[in-house]
Amino acid sequence: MLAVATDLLGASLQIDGIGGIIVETEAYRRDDEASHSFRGQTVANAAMFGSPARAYVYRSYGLHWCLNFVCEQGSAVLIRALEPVYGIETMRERRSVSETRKLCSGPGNLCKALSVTGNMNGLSVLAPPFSLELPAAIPAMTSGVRIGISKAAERPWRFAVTGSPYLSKPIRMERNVTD
DNA sequence: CTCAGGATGATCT
DNA sequence: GATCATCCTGAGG
Repeated sequence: MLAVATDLLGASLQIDGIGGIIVETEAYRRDDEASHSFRGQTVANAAMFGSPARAYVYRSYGLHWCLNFVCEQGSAVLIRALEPVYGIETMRERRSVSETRKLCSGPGNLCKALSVTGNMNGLSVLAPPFSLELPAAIPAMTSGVRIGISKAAERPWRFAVTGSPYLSKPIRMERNVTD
C-alpha cells in the first residue's frame, strides 16, 4: 500500500479528460487508527473492503468530496493534489479560481476540479471515466507526516513529488523516501 | 433516536 | 492561527 502511494506520484490521472499529474498522496490502512476502515466494514466505507484499484469516495466535513484508490483489503491511498495539465480552463470554471497552482491543491479542491462525487464510489479507476497512466520517469519523492487528522498522525505516510509547487501544504517532518 | 465529530477549505484577523 | 460552513455516519441511550 505504501508502494502504491509512491508509485502514483508522477502518474497521470484524468476523469473525462480533465486532470493532471499526481503530486501528493497519503496512505491509510486497516490497522491504522486514522483510517476509516479501522473499526471494520460499514455501509459508508464498504468500497475500502472491495476489490483493489477501485475508487473510495467519501464526503468530508459535510461539504467536500475526497478521492481514494483502494489497495488491499481495508487500505487505500488518498489523492491529495495534482499538477493541473488537462482541461485547465474547465477546472478554473468549476473552482472559480484562476491560479493554476490552486486548482487541485488539496483533496477537496481536486475533487471539485475533476467533478468527483459520491456516485463514483466503488468505480474501477482503470476504466472510463477514469484514465490512469504510470509515469515515464519516476520523480524524486519526499515523505512526511499526514495532516488534517488527530489520530496516528505521526506516521510518515504522506508522499509528495519533491519540490512540487502544487502541494496542498508544505511537507512537515520531511524524510527521505528510499525505494 | 439523538448527537458529536471528522482524511477540508475559504475567509478573516 | 481561528472560525465556520454543513452532512452524514456510527456510537450510545
